[in-house]
Amino acid sequence: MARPRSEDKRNAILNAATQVIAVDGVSAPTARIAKLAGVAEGTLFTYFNNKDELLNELYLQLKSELREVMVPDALTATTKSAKSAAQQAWTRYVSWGVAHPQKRKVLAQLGVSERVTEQSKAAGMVGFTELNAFLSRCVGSKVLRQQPAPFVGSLLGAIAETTMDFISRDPPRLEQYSRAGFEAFWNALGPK
Amino acid sequence: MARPRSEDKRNAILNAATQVIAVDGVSAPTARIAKLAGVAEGTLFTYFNNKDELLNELYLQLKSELREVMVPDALTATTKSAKSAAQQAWTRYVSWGVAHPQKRKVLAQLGVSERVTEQSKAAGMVGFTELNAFLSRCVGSKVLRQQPAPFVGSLLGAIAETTMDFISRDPPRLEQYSRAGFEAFWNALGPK
Amino acid sequence: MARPRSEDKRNAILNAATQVIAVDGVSAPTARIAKLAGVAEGTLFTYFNNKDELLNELYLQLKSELREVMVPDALTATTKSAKSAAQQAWTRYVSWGVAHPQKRKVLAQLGVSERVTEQSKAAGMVGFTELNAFLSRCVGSKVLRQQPAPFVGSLLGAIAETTMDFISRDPPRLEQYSRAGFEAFWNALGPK
Amino acid sequence: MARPRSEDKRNAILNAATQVIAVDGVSAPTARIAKLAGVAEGTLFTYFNNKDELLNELYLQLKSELREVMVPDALTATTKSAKSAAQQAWTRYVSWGVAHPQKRKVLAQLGVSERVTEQSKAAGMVGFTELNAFLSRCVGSKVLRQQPAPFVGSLLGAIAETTMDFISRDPPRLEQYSRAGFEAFWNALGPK
DNA sequence: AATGAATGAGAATTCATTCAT
DNA sequence: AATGAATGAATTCTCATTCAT
Repeated sequence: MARPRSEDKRNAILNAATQVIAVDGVSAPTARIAKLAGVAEGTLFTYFNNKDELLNELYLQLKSELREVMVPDALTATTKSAKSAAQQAWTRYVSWGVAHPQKRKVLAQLGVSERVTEQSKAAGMVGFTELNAFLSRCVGSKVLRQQPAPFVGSLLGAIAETTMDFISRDPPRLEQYSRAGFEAFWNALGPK
Repeated sequence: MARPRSEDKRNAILNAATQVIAVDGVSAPTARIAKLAGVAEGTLFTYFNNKDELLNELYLQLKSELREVMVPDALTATTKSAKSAAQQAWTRYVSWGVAHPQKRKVLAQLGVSERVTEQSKAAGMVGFTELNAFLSRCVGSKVLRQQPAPFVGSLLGAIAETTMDFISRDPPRLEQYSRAGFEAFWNALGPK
Repeated sequence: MARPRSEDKRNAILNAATQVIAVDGVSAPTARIAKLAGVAEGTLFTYFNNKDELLNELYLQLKSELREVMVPDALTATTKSAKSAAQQAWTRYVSWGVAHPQKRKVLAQLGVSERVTEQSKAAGMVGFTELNAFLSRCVGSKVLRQQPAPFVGSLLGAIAETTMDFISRDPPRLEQYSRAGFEAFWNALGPK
Repeated sequence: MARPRSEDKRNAILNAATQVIAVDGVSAPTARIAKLAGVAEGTLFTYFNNKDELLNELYLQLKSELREVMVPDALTATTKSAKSAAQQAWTRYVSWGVAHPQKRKVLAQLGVSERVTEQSKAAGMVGFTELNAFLSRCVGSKVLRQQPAPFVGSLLGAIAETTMDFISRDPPRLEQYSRAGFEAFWNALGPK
């Protein structure tokens, strides 16, 4: 009940949750999560009031991690061309997704789960506003420039996820798929 | 001689499952499904040996329904240009998705659920082979023609889903999003 | 509900019950029994009003079969000595038990089951009255002649069952155990 | 640090199981057992992983209790004659059985139950090895000395159980039956 | 009479959460 | 604060029995 202190323990729980949920889904028991995190069953509830809160915080944390991966200082640097800046974000996304398949899977599960609130989903998108705006600026297309900025961002996300699905089934072709996926995205924006 | 097993009842259960799972997720109780289907709790288990089997069959049924929606005789008609044939499949997909948001949601949930077997997922894709092959043929792009046919199909699926997400949040712009989404997909295939 | 006619079917059910209960215990489902008997689930209930009735009738039938095995016309024949007459009954019992381990096992289970009524148990003993009386007459012992006839009969049963337990674990020594068991029983009656 | 698992509670469950199973058989619901034990339904499963485990442990516990009753220091005392030592074990057995009819009944039910594993049954016999060996040494009989030690022990058990069955139906004759039963057993071993 | 689908009252677990230690 | 035993509501599935065919 009282506010806990150990940030380490909190992270251990979040990490354990990722591992366990990746395997057993959102219905994975909190007891299993606690055990893997190396804390007692009850301790989990001093860090998160209940399972739903844990789920929502995990969602937010993963979203935020992904954003940090994708949006470093790269975009601020105006030196780069729009395309190469976009490509850098893409590459970082794909690398992260390939390196952390469990986080990716859990994000997918939480993203469609009824236990993650609309509020959390909205909050999860906030961090991407800047990125979306940047991507939107890249669009010279007649077609896409009229759509809201988040649409372009979501498109990138969707295409990247598809790309990673194929990579995960055929890891040696990582490079090939990654390049093809990005070109598809870039083309999708339309001709200048 | 005894009462024959009723296809209607089976469908009622499958439909009820869709409704209930759309709201409560995969963990929706079988009792609720049975009740909505208008059968006794136990009856559900004469049609499906257990909940997992129900889930897998539901997944397969929805996949198959979607395929039937997308691949009518349209593709056989050679009169049409590749683009307009693809557009027809797209439009049918989006119309179906918009008309059946619950089915769409359930498909998304089952697609990432650990309770739907790899086997079911593989079986679910089989029906799309023909469609994927067609789409693949549409590709004149230097970039995408080297990728496997399913990649193109998955791309269409991913972009369409993203499109429908935006439509569902802003229904009046259905036309606008649908058109933009298709153009994005078509452009993604690359220049001729 | 109506009285059935096929005695064959009734026996098939009783036999199937024996097989199934020997393996799965008294809690074996009626559906399994019906299936093995080659009749429909519901048909079982036209031959027996409910499972308890089936269980009680099975108990009675097995008891009666055992009695018929043990008490042929042998005992009437006065030509034989008491010991050899008793031995004959013993041998028949053991042979039957060894030949029908499932029946023996089921009898043991039903004998301690709360679902077989006291009434059935009492009825099951009736058939053995004659045999018990005979055995009692064999007793010249100071010790045992004062006990009720059923005590002697039960003693024989208990020793025979023990004997068969050992035979079933070591079949080649059938003869050895059977002889030793009978001698033990005969000695148990006491010196003349 | 947390509440330690309570041996008392475990025993309460075991005792409750005995009471309930004596009346309703092995299929007695765990909910009833828990209630009688004064614990929540779920608590039963923190002490026993599942019902079968409870059943097996109960079997083992009762067997072990019986052994402790029968094999005190009596057998070590060489002062006594073989017969009076055997008689002491017999008397202790019968007294225990008469004093604890429920335990006796449950032991009988578990002994023939398919839910008690062969392993448990074997483990249950181990404790009687010493007693069996002793009884075997008592045998001067031509007949029984050639049989394995457990045979003699089982014989004692079978005769004692039969004896107790008669006592339970006619308690006033406890002494009479007990004496007769023991003489029968002693005689069964054969003449010296 | 025979069939087997339909029923719904259990039965054994499971599990988020609480609370004694 | 941390622990893990205790709780009991909820869940899946079973099964004797009924009943439409």
